Amino acid sequence: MQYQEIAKMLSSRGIRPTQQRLAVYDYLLQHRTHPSADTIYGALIEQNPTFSRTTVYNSLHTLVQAALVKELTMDTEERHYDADIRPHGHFHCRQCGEIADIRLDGDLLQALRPAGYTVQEQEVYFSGLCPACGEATGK
Amino acid sequence: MQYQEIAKMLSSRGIRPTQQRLAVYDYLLQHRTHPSADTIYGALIEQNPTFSRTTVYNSLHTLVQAALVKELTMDTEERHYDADIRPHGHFHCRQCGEIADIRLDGDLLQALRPAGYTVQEQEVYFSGLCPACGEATGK
DNA sequence: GTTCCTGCAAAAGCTTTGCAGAAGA
DNA sequence: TCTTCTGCAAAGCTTTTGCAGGAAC
Repeated sequence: MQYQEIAKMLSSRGIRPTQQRLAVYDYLLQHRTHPSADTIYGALIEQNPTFSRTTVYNSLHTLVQAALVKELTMDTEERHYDADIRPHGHFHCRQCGEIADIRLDGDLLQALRPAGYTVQEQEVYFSGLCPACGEATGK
Repeated sequence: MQYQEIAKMLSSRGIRPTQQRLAVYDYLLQHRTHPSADTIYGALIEQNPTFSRTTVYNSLHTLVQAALVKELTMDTEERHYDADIRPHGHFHCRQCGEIADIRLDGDLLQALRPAGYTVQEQEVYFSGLCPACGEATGK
């Protein structure tokens, strides 16, 4: 996606398309690795040495509130962010530490929902060994 | 459960059944409200004024490692703990803040698991409005 | 020209660490 | 007696807050 398009997308949601917000959102769109705020900061400070951590947090909050980005809470140490807002699960590998996307059947997800509750968000997290690490460890 | 039984359960897992660990585990067994470390600390300091936060954290880590207690990560502010280690989901109400247990169909949970991955843990979180708050807000 | 945003410094809040004394086996 | 645990104080880390200068419209 071009910066121009991203800018329009932000504007249409009432968010001022500042350089910094564009940079944060663009980073998330291009890096589907569910980075933490600090990872994003580390990458952006290289492009722009005056970039601040506060701005990363500000931008992320704005994007999350606009429902353009999702906040993942599976890691107790720090929060991770995902520009893919479609319903899907995440797998955290305890060996290599990577967080992978897991495609989930929509009907199954629906079937899990508890009766009587008004569900606004739904998260499915797995942890264990990813295929690569599982083989390396002899499963 | 009697303190004696809890003590035996800890011993059988190689954990010294100290007064403090018994108190923390007993609190979790009796209060199925998924308390935070600080909530547990607040309750135990009343019984024993010398109880320390460090000890609550130490005990919780020990219990989690022994797989007697589960750590919930759905709240980004603080960690919550659950003495019910059977597979089940959790619902966080954005209105009243309570965390409720959600019974989940074991077959559905199994069906969600991604092929190729070695799943050691699985979490299902919901958030939104609980039945009581949903009605109060007119759904 | 206004309004909103950025970014520095400092604070806040939960959790961890180091270590001396105490408790458990 | 020897090992392990507790609890105080201090530090660590991520995230938040306050506010003056700056950018966007």
